[in-house]
Amino acid sequence: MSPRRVTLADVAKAAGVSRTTASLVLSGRGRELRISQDVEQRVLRAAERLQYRPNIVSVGLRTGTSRTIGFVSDTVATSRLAGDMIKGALEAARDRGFMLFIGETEGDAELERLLLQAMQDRQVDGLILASMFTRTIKVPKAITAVPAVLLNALPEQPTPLPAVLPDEVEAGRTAARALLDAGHREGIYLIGAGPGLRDVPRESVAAVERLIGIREALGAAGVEVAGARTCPDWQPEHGFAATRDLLGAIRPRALICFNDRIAMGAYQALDDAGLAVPGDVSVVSFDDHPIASWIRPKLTSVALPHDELGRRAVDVLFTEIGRDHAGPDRVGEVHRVPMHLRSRESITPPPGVESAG
Amino acid sequence: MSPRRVTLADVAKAAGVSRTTASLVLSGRGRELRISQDVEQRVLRAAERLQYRPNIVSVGLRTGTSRTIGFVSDTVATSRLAGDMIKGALEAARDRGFMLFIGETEGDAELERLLLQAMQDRQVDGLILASMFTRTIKVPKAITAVPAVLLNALPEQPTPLPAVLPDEVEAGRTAARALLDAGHREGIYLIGAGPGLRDVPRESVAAVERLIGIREALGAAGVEVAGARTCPDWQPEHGFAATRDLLGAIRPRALICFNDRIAMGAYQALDDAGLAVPGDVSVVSFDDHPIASWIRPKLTSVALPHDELGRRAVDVLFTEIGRDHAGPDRVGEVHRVPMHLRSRESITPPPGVESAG
DNA sequence: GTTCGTTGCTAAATCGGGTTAGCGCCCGTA
DNA sequence: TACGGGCGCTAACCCGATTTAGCAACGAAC
Repeated sequence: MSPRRVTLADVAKAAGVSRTTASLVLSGRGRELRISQDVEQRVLRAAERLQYRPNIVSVGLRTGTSRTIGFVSDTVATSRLAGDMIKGALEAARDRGFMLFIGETEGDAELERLLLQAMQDRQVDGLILASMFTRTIKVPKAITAVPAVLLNALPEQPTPLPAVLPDEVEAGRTAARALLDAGHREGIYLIGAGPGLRDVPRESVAAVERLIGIREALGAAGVEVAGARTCPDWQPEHGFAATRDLLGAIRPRALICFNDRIAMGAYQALDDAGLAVPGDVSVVSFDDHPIASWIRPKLTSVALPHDELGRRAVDVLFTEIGRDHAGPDRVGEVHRVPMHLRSRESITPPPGVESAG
Repeated sequence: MSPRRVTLADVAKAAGVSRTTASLVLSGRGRELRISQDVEQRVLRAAERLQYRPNIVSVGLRTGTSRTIGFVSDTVATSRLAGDMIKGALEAARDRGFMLFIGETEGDAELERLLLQAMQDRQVDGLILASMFTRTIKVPKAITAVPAVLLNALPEQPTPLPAVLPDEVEAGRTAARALLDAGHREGIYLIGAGPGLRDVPRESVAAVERLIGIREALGAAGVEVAGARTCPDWQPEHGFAATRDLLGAIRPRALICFNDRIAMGAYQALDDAGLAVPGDVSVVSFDDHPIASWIRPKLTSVALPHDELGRRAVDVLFTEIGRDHAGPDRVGEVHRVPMHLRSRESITPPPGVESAG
């Protein structure tokens, strides 16, 4: 297909100078090293004419860098979150002239080891270890020579690696306040986790933290959680089952669903029970999954800042790369990215309460 | 963080031999070149002890390869399709010891040019140009020295590049047959495109091809499309509007929705009109988006083979890489990946017809 | 006329592997 | 003792760019 790549030697030859001179001119150091105008022009023109582009691999060999970072996640595809996180990371990396290697471990530790090695063999300048749902992970020992950042994950053991996560506690407060602001004081039920801090899906950091935030904000207003139903997995069918079960016993005024898929199931159960959203029951949720604006009435949700998480991970990674040598005793900082309320149509004041603040 | 990478020279030194000898042993050519057992063992043990791993960058410099392919798409995040396509590509690449660079152009030609250059500067062995919805694209001139494959896209002008796409025409036939097999003969309406081949969203290959397949399969059974409503964009709200409009005029027996998001809107409009799915109206759709199994009744849909598309693109790319030199006049083959019906709960025989097929 | 300084450029080493060509030693044979 | 040949290993070069050290030519100063 191609007549070989143009190299620095080609440019030098075409300009009638040595490789050294060509290199100096092209790296902009020609002036300070007193290369004559004439030679400078000849080199620049030759490079232009031949469409010369430096071979990054070669530079990488010398400098040990590759202008590349590795993004390793447990799953790329599972949720839309993944794509948006990658998108944010991609943009932040691009701004710095870096490319992204993508790798997927599927939760397999051996695969993860191989992948991390393959990336380090390719001289990546840094690694992002991402999880697709917020949880605690074992930091693999295979990371040896390279700065790294945890994304959407906390280390099981203390490590010097920084972590970037959504601010789930504040998100919990935000969801609770959305109901409080509308005037709700009673009949607030949780679907997905709670009411106790132990009533959460295994490994889920998000569940615990959201719950803490919810209870804190309600408590500060002197409001009690009226009750809760847990879901083994945060899927629509479990949200449906949990809500149907709840409606068999009582009639809530408001639901805080732990994510949008659960909320979708809750909508279905409320519909079956002849209850209208938000007329009879207000609903607030988390994640701001696309379906939040597809279901009717459109769902008010506290958005996961997907892009921003990816972007921040790259930013933090770069400060990490800039840092000389991490003291071995350093404990990684935890960076929290705010989650914002997307107000839509699923919350109204309870009957008999005028629209509040 | 690290005490420098272990190089071949370190291993050679530790084993008390030359770099050449160490290289021969480690590349398995020691036997044929009569390296003694003793030396072989010394080298292998030193490599093991020092945890030696060859630096791929260095090899790449010599051979001009990088065991890396570039995956450039217009959008990574928009749909779940993206993630799954990448996942399939990732797996196929991993099987061959290759890594994937990911890049996103956001439809910006200049960004695309820069990205392709950045990837070629990093010596990628091949490129995948992906589109997130099936359409025709301009093949950028920036691809010069590297084998490439189009994924989910057709070239506007004939090119030597092969393309990998879902078999949308057959998918159209499959959707139509699903209704025919249930006994439907009348009152079949289309939502999203049609009835004419020009009544499609701009640039959408999928729309045209699905329509062709639908009309062909219905026609073969002597059945006419009863009518259609187009949607400017295939989103739930447009599906809702189009269906509501249709229901204002007539009462359909079956709907073929052009994708699942449209079908979701159609469900809402049918519900508003007091029509039950599938009791009053059967619905079949395309894509098999996650929501297809979240909405009630669960939606029968012809699945886009996301993973398989990504995998096939990598496979085709490798045969392309293996090919010596593409004749300049060669026209790229088009590979079609089958789309399969996911039968769920949204189709029943029309009133008065016993279960057929 | 020697020494020093400046100017303008280049040879050679470097990064980490792979590869080609060939060196030194030992053994057998004449 | 001299020569030929196989054995076991290594020196040296290559890939493409950067960088260090230094060379040649010329002018000025003593």
